[in-house]
This record gives sequence, structure tokens and C-alpha cells, in this order.
Amino acid sequence: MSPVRDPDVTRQKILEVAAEEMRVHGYKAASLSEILSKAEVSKGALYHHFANKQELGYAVFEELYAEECLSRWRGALAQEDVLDGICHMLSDFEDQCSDEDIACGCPVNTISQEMAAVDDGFQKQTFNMYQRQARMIEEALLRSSEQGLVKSGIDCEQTALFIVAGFQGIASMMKASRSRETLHKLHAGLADYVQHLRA
Amino acid sequence: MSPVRDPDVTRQKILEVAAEEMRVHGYKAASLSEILSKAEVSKGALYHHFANKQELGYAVFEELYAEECLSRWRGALAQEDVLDGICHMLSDFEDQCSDEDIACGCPVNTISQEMAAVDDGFQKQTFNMYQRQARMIEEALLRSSEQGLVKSGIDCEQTALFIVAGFQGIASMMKASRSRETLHKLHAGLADYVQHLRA
DNA sequence: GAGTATACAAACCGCTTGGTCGGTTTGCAA
DNA sequence: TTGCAAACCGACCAAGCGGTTTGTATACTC
Repeated sequence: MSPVRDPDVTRQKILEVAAEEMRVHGYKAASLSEILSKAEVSKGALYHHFANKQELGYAVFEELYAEECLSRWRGALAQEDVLDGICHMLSDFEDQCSDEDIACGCPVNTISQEMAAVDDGFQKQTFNMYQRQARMIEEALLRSSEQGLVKSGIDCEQTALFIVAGFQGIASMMKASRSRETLHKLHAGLADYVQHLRA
Repeated sequence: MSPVRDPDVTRQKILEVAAEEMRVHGYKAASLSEILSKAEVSKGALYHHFANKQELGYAVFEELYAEECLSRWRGALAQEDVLDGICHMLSDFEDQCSDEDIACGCPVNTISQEMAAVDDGFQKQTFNMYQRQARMIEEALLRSSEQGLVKSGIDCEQTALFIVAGFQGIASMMKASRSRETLHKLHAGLADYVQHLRA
């Protein structure tokens, strides 16, 4: 049977509760006391697994937020028709997300806007995340370009970067609007853009 | 000569210093003590002009952030060629903004991401701001459509919304990257999109 | 010039925050 | 069975926060 103490489980529990709190309240406003009580874990346990709040934040970002985000892109870009893959990802997200998800927005975008200017660690993490996304998309576009799927004239790096920006912008407006209708129109706008890349 | 006490000047001073602090640190992390000491104003003065921090925040958003943002759009959309107007606005911004501006990002986007989920007032203010921008762009597109400047098939509302999202997304990535080069590529991407709307 | 509302000054307050630290319990190895 | 390190507990702390209150100086009105 499982032991009374399992450090991995404890750490994961803290991580997940912290992620949820930070998704809703942001990094700074996420209270350690609140996290501890919701995770049913003592302060001693937390500070045993993480040096301080900052490192907890970094871990949440890297192990949960970034991972979720990248896996979504991996799925979309693995489709044989990359453009359709992206569009399907958009409508899938729209179908799956709850009202709370809409209100909370994209955690990467939220943390980035809150912290990038005042914490170099978060700035590097978020920038790195965006670069990885852009790189993935760029490679997919280059592949598609060779296959004759997308127009030949386009600058794949620039386009990939703009697609990432489009996503983040949609996340921003989704959060600000709290409106599924707005989200739908925005997705339609991005889908149009993506499809116009087709050869 | 000017009186020793001028309530309007005092209020404006508080507003401007608060705006600067919130631009850098966000709303919650902007400290009233810090604002007061930088503005060389007492706590009594602040609480004479504003009921609480929240109302100060709302005033900063409405009277400074929103105004600056909207005036930029007004200028761009007043051009006879709206598409060029937007593109010029992009390159003007790029030329004028300092490294600090890049690092701080767009204050509307920053505040929106920080507060929209936890404060209905900020949520409404930011959404309203985005809607006004979108409306302005939509009307400009409709005008241009009648003039035969832009393609006839486009959905002006959806396109306008996506342009606003594109802007916010660029602001997000600009802040996260702290890189002028990235900003330039993003602007180029958006400019391409805007120009492809041309008839 | 008196009276009064406005405009400020600054000491003060309760509360929450992230973080510390001495002590205790658990699990495993020898 | 013993020994010890890892895991955890929770009382405690200083600092900073937004906000209140009491008092005073200025400016305008009559």
C-alpha cells in the first residue's frame, strides 16, 4: 500500500493547487497560505520542496503551464494538413473550455504580462515558451511549403511569430471580454488568416 | 501667480505618477507609499482626491491609458488610406518607443491580464476599451470598403476584432521578449495581414 | 475680517504576506 | 533494533500593505 508520506505526491499536489491559484489570481496575488490550506499541506512541507515562492512559480510555469501549451501545439502541427490542424485546435479549444477558463485566460499570457517586466526569470521562461511555439510553427510551415500546401512567397519565421501573437492576443481579449461570442469571432478571424496562407 | 494649493494640479500629479508605477509594476504591486513619495504628496491628499486604490486605478486607466490608446487609433484611422494609416502607426510606434516601453508592454493589456478575472470594474473598462477600438476600425473598414479600397468579401466586424487582437498579441510578445527585433518582425507580420485586405 | 468648506499633513492601525526555525515524525538501511 | 536523513509541522516574525483619523493650514464667500 501507499506510504503515509510520499514526497512526490506531496510536491505534485502543491504544484497543482498553486497552478490553479495562480491561474485565477496571478502570481503575486496567489497566497501561499491559501495554497497550503487548499492542498492540505503545511508550510514546512512547501518550503521543504521549494526554496521560495519564486521557485514554486517557476516550477508551476515550466512543469504545468508550458507543458499543456506545447502539447496542444504538438497535436495541431502533427496533422498532415497543418493549416487545418491549427483551425481544428481552435475549435476544439472553444468547445472544451469552460466559462471559468474564458475568464481566467491563458496562464502563460497572464503570468507573462504580470511578471515579465519585473522578474528576469519569468521573462526568460515566457519568451522561451513563445520562441519554442514559433519555432514549431515555422518548421511546420516550411514542411508544408515544400509540400506545396502553403503559398511559396511567405516568410515562415515572420508568419509563425505572428500566429503566436495572434493566439496571445485572442487570449487577452477572451479574458477581457468574458464572452464566448467574442472568442468565436476572434477564432474565425485567425482561422481566416491561417487559411489564406494556403497555396 | 499660481496658488500654493491647486487641487487639479495635485490630482493630476498623483494620477501621472500612479500611471507610471502601474505601468511598471502592475496594479496590485504598485505601492501607494511609493506613489506618494514619488509624487511628493501626502496620504491625506491622495485619499482626498480618490476614495481608494481601486478608484485611483480606474481613473488612471480611463483618463490616461485609454486616452493615449484611443488617440493613437484616431490618428491612424483618420488617414485617407486606412490600411497605410495603420501600418504607419506601427512603424511610428516602433521608432518612438524606448527600451523601457518595450519592457513594460501595453498598460491596457497588462492591467487587463492582471485584473480582468478578479475585478469586474477593470474587466468592464478593458473590454469597453477593446470594443471601442474594434468599432472604430470596423467603421473605417466599412468606409474603405465602400470606397473600393479594401476587398469586398471581408467581414469587417470580425476583421476589426482580429486586428485589435493582433495588436494585443504583439504587445504581449513584445513585453515577454524585450526584443526590438522581435517587435519588428511582429509588426511586419501584422502589416502584411493588413495590406492583404487591400482590394 | 469672520466664517467655513476645501485641501492637505502625518501619525496610526489592523491585517496579510512571504519566510524562518526548532522540533517531531516517518521510512529505510545497516 | 538502532541510527539517521528526509519529510513534515506549525508557531512565530518583521515588513509592507491599504486605509482611517485627527488635526491644521489654505482659499474662497459673504
